[in-house]
Amino acid sequence: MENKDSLQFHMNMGKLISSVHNMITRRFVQNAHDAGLDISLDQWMVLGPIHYHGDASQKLLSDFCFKDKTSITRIVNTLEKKNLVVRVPDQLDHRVNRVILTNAGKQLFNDVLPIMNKTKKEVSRDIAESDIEIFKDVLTKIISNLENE
Amino acid sequence: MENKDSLQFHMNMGKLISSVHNMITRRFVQNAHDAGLDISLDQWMVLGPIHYHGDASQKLLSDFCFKDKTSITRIVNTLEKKNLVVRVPDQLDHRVNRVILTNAGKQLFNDVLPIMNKTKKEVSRDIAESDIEIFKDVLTKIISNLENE
DNA sequence: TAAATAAAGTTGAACTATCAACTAAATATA
DNA sequence: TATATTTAGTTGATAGTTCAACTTTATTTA
Repeated sequence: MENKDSLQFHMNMGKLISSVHNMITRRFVQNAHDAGLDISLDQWMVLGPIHYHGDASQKLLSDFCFKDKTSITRIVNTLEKKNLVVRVPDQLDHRVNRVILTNAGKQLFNDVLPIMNKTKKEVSRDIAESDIEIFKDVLTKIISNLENE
Repeated sequence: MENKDSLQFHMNMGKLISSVHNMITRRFVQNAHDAGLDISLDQWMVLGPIHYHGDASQKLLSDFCFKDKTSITRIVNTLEKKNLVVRVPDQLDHRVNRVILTNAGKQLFNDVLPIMNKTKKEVSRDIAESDIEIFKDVLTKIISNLENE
């Protein structure tokens, strides 16, 4: 392969983000697996807002995770199959499912938290805190650039 | 949905990157589609190094794109089905496929370049050039943090 | 109120990602 | 040289993404 400079030179932003996304996903799942936990990054992303809000409609999960509603349907299917969440039909709006954590789901959430932190440490090793802040600001700005329409 | 501050506060880095990755992918495909071009971001990522090197083994594509060799196999399958590339067995090392662009592939590559630039502009709108540089440096650093082992 | 529209969620199809198991060819080692 | 190991690539299985088409229930609007 090319040397690093030439590599970076030819890496546009989309490719960089895509590569980093893949690598973080892989590392997170690997770390979880090494700790005896079976969870994907996408499942974790969905579990978060449910834990935070107590329950969550699939619409809220879709907005919060910036994922298509179809993706949410399938991820919730998987989580339900693993007995980590259940769908409860909303009493007021019969179109809505409220997704809530089972006890196993709550347990897993707490077990995975330290794995997330470990992964975060590995990812941001030797990167200045101030650069991380700028990095997150840029990501947030990109989201707002692409969000509407 | 929550207000933006609360949203950002609760977004960890993995979720941010995953969201941005999804949104850029979506926008790129949408821009290409609006221009009458049928290509995914992953196909584009693979086309790049082939164009740059003239030809490329799947191993090189895998290293260059930080994608699993299985992913490369399937993306090249799709590209071949669309008559954008062909696999040519290497004469010296019979394990290797050399992937080369067809004329249609070269044509598409040139057609998509301006779409890539348009998307890049939309993504980085109103973000300081200096912050973009730091952003790309951090991405590159993360890659090297996760690359080995 | 009746009809039109919008919103929440599901399903099917095509594509991508990852893992594990596999084939075939090249290189290392005994 | 014969055997073992490594490397390049494929296949099958499971999960996630996106699009389009669909169902069901709410909300608008005429």
